[in-house]
Amino acid sequence: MSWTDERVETLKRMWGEGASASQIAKELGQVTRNAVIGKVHRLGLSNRVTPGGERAEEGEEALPEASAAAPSAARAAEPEPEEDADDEPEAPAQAEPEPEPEAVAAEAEDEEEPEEEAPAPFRRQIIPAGQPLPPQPSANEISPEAQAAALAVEKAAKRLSLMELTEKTCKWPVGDPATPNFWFCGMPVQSGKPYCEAHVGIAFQPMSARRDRRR
DNA sequence: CCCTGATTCGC
DNA sequence: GCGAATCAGG
Repeated sequence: MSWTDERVETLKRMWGEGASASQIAKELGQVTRNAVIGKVHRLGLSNRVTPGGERAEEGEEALPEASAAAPSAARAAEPEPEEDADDEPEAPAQAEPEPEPEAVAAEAEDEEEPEEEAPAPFRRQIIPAGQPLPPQPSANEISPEAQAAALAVEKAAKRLSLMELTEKTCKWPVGDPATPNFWFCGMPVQSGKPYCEAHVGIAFQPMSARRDRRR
């Protein structure tokens, strides 16, 4: 297989949409993720936008000590004539609205985007992007027994980060995602379930139990 | 061990 | 130009 215009176009589009190299490779077929990454670099469309608006590469040492041979040299020019020591303006403008980091089927199509958020003037709540969290039942839907069990487990939880989750670790989130004090349970899962025994007890309840508890 | 992108270098 | 191998990291 070769990089036909069409395949390159697909590559550019998906990369721009935030798809990973392996996802693109799977979509294209007949190529590995390495091939995709290599092509991405050759096309010079590395350095994807980062949420913080920061440069993707920010080294501590910025010496004129570049690589010997002329590399791809696809680094974006820096339009920074001067720097302000202590200036804290708004976040750098972002051209793109940052597409959803989703990787659903290619044919998926959002039909209607609801309205934008309310015009709360000075409220600037940070909503962490990411996958939808597991259900967080309101207190009145949790049985006292299950709640107590979960509380006990959370005190002994492994407190894993997102990247540390596996098929064998409980994925129950604890705390506020917008806070450093956020972690996942991480206890051994009940086989086949995404959660440990205690959290399965909260996540999966008989409909009748929920109905009876609801006001 | 799963995954990610980055880089190198023989082809 | 291409991409496997390798590297570096979450």
